[in-house]
Amino acid sequence: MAATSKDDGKAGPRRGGVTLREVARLAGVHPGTASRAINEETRGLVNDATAQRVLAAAEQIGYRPNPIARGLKTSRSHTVGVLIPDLTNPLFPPIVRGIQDRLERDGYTPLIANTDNDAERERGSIDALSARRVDGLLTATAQADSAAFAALAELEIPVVLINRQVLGGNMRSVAPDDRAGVRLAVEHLVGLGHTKIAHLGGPAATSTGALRSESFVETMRRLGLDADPALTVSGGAMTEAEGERLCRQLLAGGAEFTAIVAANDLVALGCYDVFDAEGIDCPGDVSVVGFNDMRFADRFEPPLTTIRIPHTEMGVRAAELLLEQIRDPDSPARHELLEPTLVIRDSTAPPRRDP
Amino acid sequence: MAATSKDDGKAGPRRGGVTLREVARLAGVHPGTASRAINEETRGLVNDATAQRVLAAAEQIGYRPNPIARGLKTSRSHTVGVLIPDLTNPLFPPIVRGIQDRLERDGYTPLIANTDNDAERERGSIDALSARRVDGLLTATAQADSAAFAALAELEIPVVLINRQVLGGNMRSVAPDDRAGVRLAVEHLVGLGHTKIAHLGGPAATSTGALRSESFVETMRRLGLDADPALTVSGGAMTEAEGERLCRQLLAGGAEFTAIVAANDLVALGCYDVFDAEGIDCPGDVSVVGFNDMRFADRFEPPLTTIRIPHTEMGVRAAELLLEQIRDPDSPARHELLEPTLVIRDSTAPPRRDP
DNA sequence: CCCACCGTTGCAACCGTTTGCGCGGCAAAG
DNA sequence: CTTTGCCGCGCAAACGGTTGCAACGGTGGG
Repeated sequence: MAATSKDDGKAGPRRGGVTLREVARLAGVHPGTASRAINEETRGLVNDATAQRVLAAAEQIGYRPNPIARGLKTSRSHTVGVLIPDLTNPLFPPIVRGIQDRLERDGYTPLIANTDNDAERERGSIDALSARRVDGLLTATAQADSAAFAALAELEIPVVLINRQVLGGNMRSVAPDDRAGVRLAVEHLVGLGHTKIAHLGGPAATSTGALRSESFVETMRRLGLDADPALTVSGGAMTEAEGERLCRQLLAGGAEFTAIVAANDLVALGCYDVFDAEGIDCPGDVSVVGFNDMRFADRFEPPLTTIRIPHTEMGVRAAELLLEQIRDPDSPARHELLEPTLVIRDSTAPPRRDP
Repeated sequence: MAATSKDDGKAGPRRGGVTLREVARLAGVHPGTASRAINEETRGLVNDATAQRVLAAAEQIGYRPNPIARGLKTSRSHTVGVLIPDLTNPLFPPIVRGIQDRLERDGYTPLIANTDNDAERERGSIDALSARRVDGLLTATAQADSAAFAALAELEIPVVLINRQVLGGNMRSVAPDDRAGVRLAVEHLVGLGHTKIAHLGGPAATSTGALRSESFVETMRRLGLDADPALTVSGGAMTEAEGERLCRQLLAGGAEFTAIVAANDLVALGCYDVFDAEGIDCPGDVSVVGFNDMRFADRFEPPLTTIRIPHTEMGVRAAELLLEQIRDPDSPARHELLEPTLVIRDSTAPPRRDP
């Protein structure tokens, strides 16, 4: 391969496009030959000298292969769809960033669509993406029972699930180890001396929500504590609004508690809101631990104790799994679990001795 | 590959491919006619009854036009490139979201690339995007002097600048009214009684940075105050780290001040960091106002007084300007300014009477 | 009655690349 | 000096739509 970092002064990428034909003519070969020379995988089919001549010609006139034309012939678009609920949710930008960076390295381009967790929009996005002939799909939205989920399967293109996993399916996935995460959270709280711990869970229809809740009661039990059903509620989404609603519901229930493990950081923020409104001191009156360690979690009041998961890496791994499957559709399905870690800040403290 | 004989009848398991030909055959017309019937703009050329027949046939077998093939012939990809510094910067997700939503309505798909404000990466992204034959470009990155900027112009495709404007150019742009924004900030501070106000500016090479700084000294002067040069510094980026650096520099300078107007919220957060480290009370010792009102600005400690700009709308308007230009390349260039508003929180207060 | 014209549709040439096929020619084998 | 094999390369047919052009039947005007 010729030096790629050559400092070219006059490569003018013209809009109208230099075509392969022109390269071929300049190199004095047939377009077919030029094509073979330019493609890495087929370069072996042409004489070394000719290949060099073609490459030089291409360089000289600034040839850029037209992916549209290529895609038409090969029915590979070198694009992949990315389905997320909402880019505006701070959880996703780092994930997407990881995806973009990894994909870019391999010449793939992500097409990002927001679904707002709306089944109809999701369905529509899947349609649009498949119309654009994406080579694969990364999705952070699939609910276990969603009809859109069926649509995914029937698409017959590589799919990898992010931040979710599906039970029996042979769909690849990468997600944080949710069980381990809340285990860390509960153990931290118990270590601090808490015994009456509440859980504000996410939607049971998502593996994330379900797993975290499961692990909560499991861990409580294992530690010999009572997971009071009145203290483990779950909501319809992991948002500040839902967190607020759930927290109020908890308070209204009347059951005592000194700590909360929230389904995620946003839910934890919802708790902060009711604390402020009700004059509850955190962590004095009640401790809170979040999940995700999203950006700025260290800057809230109080700085939030939470479970950190490697967002960017999650995106990167997801992209890698997808690329792998695109290249070898028969490779075995894999489910990756990313290790979470506890990061202790100021929203957790030992419970008051005597209320 | 196994020999695919010259079949034309028995269609195998179709990957994604109901073709226009099949629709035509089902409707009993020529593919060309089917094409005209399906395209809105050319439908008038075919008999109404035939058009209905074709449409019905298309519906029946679930035909989806192949944008790749279409793009090859029309040299329109119905995609637009979006250049941003870093998706992870909380300023951008809402903008991008606005872009996506608006573009989607018109059947366009955004291709998002991160440049990290690195000239080389930017150049590379522009190359990649133009290789993908985007129909236009939205960019939130162009620095006034950037070489990449020249590359943009020479691309000869519609471009609209976001959050930046370029002086003489005929390039469309949409940006917040930066001047008005810092005017609000300064007036607020002065109204509170501050007279020794510092400014932590962004890169002078960006219109955002330059304009905000300009407006700062201008407003100070207009209000009969002294814009002490020792108190108006500017950095190389609008980040927490730069904010921290600049703030320390200010402190080291020794000149007195009771308030800071920061180039943006991130820079303000940098100030918070040095306040924490140095035991400075905000707003007691010094007031701070940010710019952007990014997500969570109300949750920092203290909640940040800042200038709100309509992020999502900015994205929407940018997309609209671009679509307009794509459809009519000769339409007059326009520069839109979005009205900022002051949102007062707890990081600003009257200066202490007596230090 | 002929012709010009109109609305409608078929025909075929693209758009830029990839790729199966086959053909020369040269070297090794017989 | 033939035969065999292989290497390089040219040829042309796709891929799925779009679109200028021509054909065609019918109609109204001259």
